[in-house]
Amino acid sequence: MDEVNALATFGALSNVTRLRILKYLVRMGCNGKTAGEIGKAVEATPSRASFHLATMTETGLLVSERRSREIFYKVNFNSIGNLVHYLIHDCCEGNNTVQSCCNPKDNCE
Amino acid sequence: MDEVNALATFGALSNVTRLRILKYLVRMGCNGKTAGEIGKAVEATPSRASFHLATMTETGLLVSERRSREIFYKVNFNSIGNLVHYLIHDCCEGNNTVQSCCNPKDNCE
DNA sequence: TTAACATTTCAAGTTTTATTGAAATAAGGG
DNA sequence: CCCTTATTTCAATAAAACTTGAAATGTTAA
Repeated sequence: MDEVNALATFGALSNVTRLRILKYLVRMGCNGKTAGEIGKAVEATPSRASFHLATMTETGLLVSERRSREIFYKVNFNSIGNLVHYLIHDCCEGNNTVQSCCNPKDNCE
Repeated sequence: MDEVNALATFGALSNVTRLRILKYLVRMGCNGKTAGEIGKAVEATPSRASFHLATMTETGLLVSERRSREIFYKVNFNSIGNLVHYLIHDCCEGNNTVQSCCNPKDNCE
């Protein structure tokens, strides 16, 4: 993941509707859910859901697939993994880990 | 970390100036750097640097300390750890890990 | 106590992002 | 075909975030 994609992905996660879409789709599993179902679940109008789903798909956070009249969206877990990796390695130079709660090695507190 | 703080922290990381401030401060180590030095490093005017530093401090990403006339900022690694934890556990329900590149357990690809 | 330095605050303007509702596109079934 | 359903696109508006430069605040030293 490069800086441009990281910025876009952080931006995608910084909106409450989009964060809830992510959580909903994580729960809904690997078949994904239709744009309509997602919109209802997060209480967004169709055009608003579509707008946010497009944003998330552009960044790579979601993938979409048309099945007949409906478009199914699901989480791209690799994208989240890449973001976590970017944060820990590219931003923090490995100065942290999930387990150690990100304390720098030299422990300068 | 709760949803409100997560959203604010993702927002803080979604701006290129702030992301570069984070990277710079990670490199600069545990004593931190002054607002002025940070501003120069990321090519931001004093007021602009101050604005972004305030945003990052509010979310908990940075901590600040005045030493005489200068204010030193440094990274709060716990905040980054908490964000990573939120993303993996609260958003993704442990369906991913950094190592496995965030593939769901049931492997539905 | 005046001057200099470091930083923040504020108001104004600009840019970006989000919302809304209507119209357009896409697909399937009678 | 026409009609219904599903979704997106678009234009207009609203809201939020960012930038700028000037003024204010806090701190130190002469």
